[in-house]
Amino acid sequence: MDKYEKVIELAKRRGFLWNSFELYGGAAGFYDYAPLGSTLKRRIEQIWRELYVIHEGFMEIETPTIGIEDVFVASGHVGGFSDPLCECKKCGEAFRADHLVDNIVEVADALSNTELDKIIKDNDIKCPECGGDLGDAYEFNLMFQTAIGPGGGRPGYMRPETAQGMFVNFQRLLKFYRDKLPFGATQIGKSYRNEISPRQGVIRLREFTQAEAEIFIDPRDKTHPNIERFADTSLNLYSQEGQERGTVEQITIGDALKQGIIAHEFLAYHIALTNHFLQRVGISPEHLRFRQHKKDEMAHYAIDCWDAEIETDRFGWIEVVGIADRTDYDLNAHAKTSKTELSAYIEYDEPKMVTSFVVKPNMGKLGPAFKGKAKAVADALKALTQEELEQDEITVVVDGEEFVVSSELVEFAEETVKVSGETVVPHVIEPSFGIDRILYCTMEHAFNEEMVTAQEGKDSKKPEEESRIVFKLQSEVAPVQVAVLPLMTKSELIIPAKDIVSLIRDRGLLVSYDDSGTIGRRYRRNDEIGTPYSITIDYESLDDKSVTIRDRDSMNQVRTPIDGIEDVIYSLVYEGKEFKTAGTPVQ
RNA sequence: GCGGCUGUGGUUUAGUGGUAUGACAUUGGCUUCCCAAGCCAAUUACUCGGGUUCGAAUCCCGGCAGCCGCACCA
Repeated sequence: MDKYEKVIELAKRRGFLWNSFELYGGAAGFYDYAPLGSTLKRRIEQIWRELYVIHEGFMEIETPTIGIEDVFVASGHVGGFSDPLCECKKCGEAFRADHLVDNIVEVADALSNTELDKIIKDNDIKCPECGGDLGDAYEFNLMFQTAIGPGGGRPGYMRPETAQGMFVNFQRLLKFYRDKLPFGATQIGKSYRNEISPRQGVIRLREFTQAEAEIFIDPRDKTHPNIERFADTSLNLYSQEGQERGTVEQITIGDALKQGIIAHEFLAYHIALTNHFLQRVGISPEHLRFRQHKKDEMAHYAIDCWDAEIETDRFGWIEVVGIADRTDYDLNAHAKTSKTELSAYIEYDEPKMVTSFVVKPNMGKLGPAFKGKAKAVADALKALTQEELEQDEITVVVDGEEFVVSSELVEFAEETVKVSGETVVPHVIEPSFGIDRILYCTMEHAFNEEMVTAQEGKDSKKPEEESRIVFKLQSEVAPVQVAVLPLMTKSELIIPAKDIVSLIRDRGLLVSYDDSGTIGRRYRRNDEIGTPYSITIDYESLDDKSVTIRDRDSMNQVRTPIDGIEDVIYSLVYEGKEFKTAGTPVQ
C-alpha cells in the first residue's frame, strides 16, 4: 500500500471522501464529500475567504454553474476547449484528426470535421497504429452540454471554470467598486469538465470546486502597494530558466522581482499570498514549489503564469493553483462578442493639455454634394495630413473612385484640449485554486504512521511496538477540533462530560463526544481523524473540577480547570497558544 | 476512448462448480479503564447483468468501478 492508498482508504473508512453513486456501481470522476471531508473542505474554503474576501477585499459573488453559449463562444471554450477525434475502425485507437493531417495542410486546427474527413479520404490516411480505415471525425468537447428550456431550448454548458462569471459582470462590478482600479471579485464554486479518462481519485474530477479571484488592474501600473509584506518571503521557485537547468531555487520575493524572474509586483504579491494560504491549511513548504509556465505552454495572451505545485507520494508534483497575468484578453473577447465596450476610465492626477490636429468636414455641404458617398468621403478627408488639406481642391479616393472636394467643404485646425483621463481595458490577474486537490494534499501531508511503544498492559499478547495513524491536520482546518471523553461509561462522568460539550459548542468550536470503548481506543480513533485535542473527564474531575487535555501530536497531557476550558481550547485552536501553557503537565 | 491486470462484510483477507475463512473495526453488556488490554454477545460480504449448468461467488460474455500503460489534460 502506498501513501495514496492509505490516505484514500482512511478517507473512505472515516468519512472524508466517498465514491459517488456507489449504490449504483459508481461513476468515474465524481466524489462525495462525506461528513468529515465536507467539514474539512469548508474549513479550507473559509480560510481562503478570510484571506481573499475579507483581507484583500475581493468581494465574493455567485453566478450560475450553467452558462449560455455566447459566454463560452467569447471565452473560446466552445471552439477551443474541444478536439476533433477520429477512431480507427479496426483497432479502435482514437487520434486527433487535426494532427493526422498536420503535414498536409497549413492550418489543420482551423478545419471543420467535414473538411478533415475529406482530407483524410482524399489522401488515403490510415490508422498510424495498425493501418486500418479511419472513421469520421467527431468533436469531443470537454464541456458538458445541456439544453436550456423545453423543446431543445437554447444550448447551455456547464461552466468549465468560474472565471467567466466575473468577466461577464465586469461592468456591474466596476460600478460597484465606484469606477476605481484595481478591484477584484471572487467566487468559490463548482466547475465541470467532461474528462476523457478521469483517474487518480480526487486529483482529476469531472465536477470540482474552484476558488478563483479575478483582479482587474491598471495595465500601466502593475506595482502592488503591500509588496513589502512579502519582500522577505522565501519560496521555491522553478523558473523557466530553472526548468531548463533542472534546478529549483529558493529565493525571496524581493530578489525574484529584482532579478526579473517574476514579471511584476502584482503577480509576485499573489504568488506569495498563495504560498501563505497553502502553508496555513497545512501544506509542508518543502513539498511546495512555484513553477513558471514555459513560453510554449503559456496561453498566447498571458504575460506570465506560475503554478503552485505540491509534491505527492504517488503522482509527483501536481498543479493545485494557477496564478496568471491574463492581460486584457478576456475583457476584449467579451467586448468583441457582446459588441459592448468593456473598459474603465482612469482620471489623471492632473489634467493634461493635448494638442492634436482635427479635421472637421462640413457634412451639411458634403451631404448634398456626394449623397450616399458623403460619409466615406468625410472619413477619407479625416485621414489626410495638413499639407494635403491645404490644397484648393482636395482629391480623395473612395472605393477606387476619385472625388474632388473643394477646400470650402472642410475645416481643419490644430486644437489643444484639456484631457482629464483616459479609457483603458484593465488587465486581469487571476489566482485560480483547485480546492479538491488542495484538500487531498493537506490530507496526504497530514498523514503520519508512527511506531509507538505499546504500554505494558494486563495482557502481554500485545506487540512491543504498534503503529499509530495520526492525521496531523492543522487545528484550524480539523473537522473535529476537540473530543470530549468520559474516562468510563458511567453516568457520574457522562453528565459533566456532556456539560463540557455544550460549553465548548457554544464557543463555536467543532466538538465530538465519545464514550464507546476504552479510553486508549478513543484517543486512537481521534488521532485517525485528526482531532487535535481531547478532553478527558475522570473521577478526579468530580472532586477538583478539572480535566485533562491531551495533545494529538505529542500525546502529552495537561490538567486544566473546567471553568474557562472553552477559552483555553479556542486559544489552542485559533490563536496558536502553546500546549504546555494550557494547564499543569500530567506525569 | 483503447489495451493489460483486478473486483469477497465498514476495512483487509482465505477459499472452492454444491451460498464462504480469519483478522481488525463497529454495536450492546461486564470490568475505577489515561493511549487500539481482556471477557461475553451481536450486525455486516462473494461488483452488476446475461450465458453454460441440476446447481455459478467460482467457468464464459458484457456492463460498471479501481489500478497501470497509451491517448487526452482550457
